[in-house]
Amino acid sequence: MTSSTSSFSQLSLAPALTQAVAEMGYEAMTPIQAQAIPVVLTGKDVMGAAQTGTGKTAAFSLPLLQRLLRHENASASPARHPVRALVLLPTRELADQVAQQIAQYARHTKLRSTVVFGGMDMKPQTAELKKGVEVLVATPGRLLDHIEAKNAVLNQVEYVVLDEADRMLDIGFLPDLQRILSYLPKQRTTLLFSATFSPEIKRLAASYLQDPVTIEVARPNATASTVEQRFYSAHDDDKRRTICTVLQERGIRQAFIFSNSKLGCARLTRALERDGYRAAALHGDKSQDERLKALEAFKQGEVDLLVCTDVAARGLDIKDVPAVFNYDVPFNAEDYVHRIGRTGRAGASGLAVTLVAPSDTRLVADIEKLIKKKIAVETLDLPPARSRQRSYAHGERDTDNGADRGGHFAGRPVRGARPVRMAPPDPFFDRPYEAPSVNDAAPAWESKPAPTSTARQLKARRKLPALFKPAGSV
DNA sequence: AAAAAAC
Repeated sequence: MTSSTSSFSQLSLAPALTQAVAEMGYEAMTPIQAQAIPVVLTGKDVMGAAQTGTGKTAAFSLPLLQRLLRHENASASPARHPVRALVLLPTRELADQVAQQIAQYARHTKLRSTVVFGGMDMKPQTAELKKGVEVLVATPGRLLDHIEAKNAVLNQVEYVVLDEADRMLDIGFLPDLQRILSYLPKQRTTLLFSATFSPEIKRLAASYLQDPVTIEVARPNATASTVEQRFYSAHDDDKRRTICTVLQERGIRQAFIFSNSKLGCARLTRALERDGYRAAALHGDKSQDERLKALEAFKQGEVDLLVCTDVAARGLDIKDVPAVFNYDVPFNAEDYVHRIGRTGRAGASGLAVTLVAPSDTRLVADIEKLIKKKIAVETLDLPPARSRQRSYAHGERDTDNGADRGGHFAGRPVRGARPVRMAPPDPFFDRPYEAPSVNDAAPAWESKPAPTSTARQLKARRKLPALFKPAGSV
């Protein structure tokens, strides 16, 4: 029951690794590390459940590097560097982050590592791959591109890590994963990490893991006890003001704000910027460059509010975020746990505020059921809306069209109400009058239809049951 | 209801 080792120095890791760990300031192991490292060192398959922020990356990468160091690849010619370990993740940011960590752990060794993910030029990635790497971190789509272009040869892979496996299945990566795994030698070690052990995950494990050791630390879906969770009722029109009020009352500077949609994310960011906040958006319609910049600016403290979709819900390791806001109640209760896991990390105290619209009651019930905790929906007293229209208004405003609150009535004059502002002089005067938008309608360049691939996703999902084969039936 | 990922 008690683990025999509790600090990294007690592990018999190679000096190069011990040194890197020490330089990074790590001493005590987290529970997942204490449990997983000895098992991974034996070379067994592992099925691990651990929350993000538990030190999962070190838990698999340190013993993995250790094994790569100790066991030379006999079949490889010394001049070449075949990929010996492959780590797959669901999002680009996660892949980047994990790759950086691995590079840190490996920096005193001769082992080389690199990362490939979409949204970036193929060429530099190809060049890195051609130079040869022992450890390759990737998102599935781009890895397949590289495999097909013969940039990556995976027939010497000894270890594969499927991280955030449940998320990868959610995204519909199963067919991609199956294709990638088909390129790997059968004789290998497979490590699978997942927030939950859903039936789908168990089936994936049954297909691709051999006699795995199951490791489960901290109850999955448990929320950190250091996080103060609050639910405030808020109509869409009041949501932004509620957030600003909480920020002010609590004296909070930095926070994550989660929105359920990319468009909502873009709009909210613009509105907050106009309110004078330093905000940045992080979602899938942003270029990869913008995504990385937004994250970095937030880390550096150049941006206070990071407005994001669930692309950022999982695993991003950002220290000391004092608060998380759910501008929208997440569709999946599980995502709630991941989102608020951005705060209250490593024993720090955190605040998680969820804005609940009247139509969200069912989603709230789902969350309460998952976290096994009742949370009262409170009403927050908001300061009166300040009228940003006043300077434009001619005469008293006798109607409330929600404009002040940036609501969805904004810019849409209430029938029978006097327009708030005269239409600007317009040579095309017969064009229908559009009230000035105090709403955050994204400019045309930002509201271009999302290049979704829902159709492909659905197709992939439809194929899903057929693609699942019981273990052993090739 | 939407989001995540390859061009």
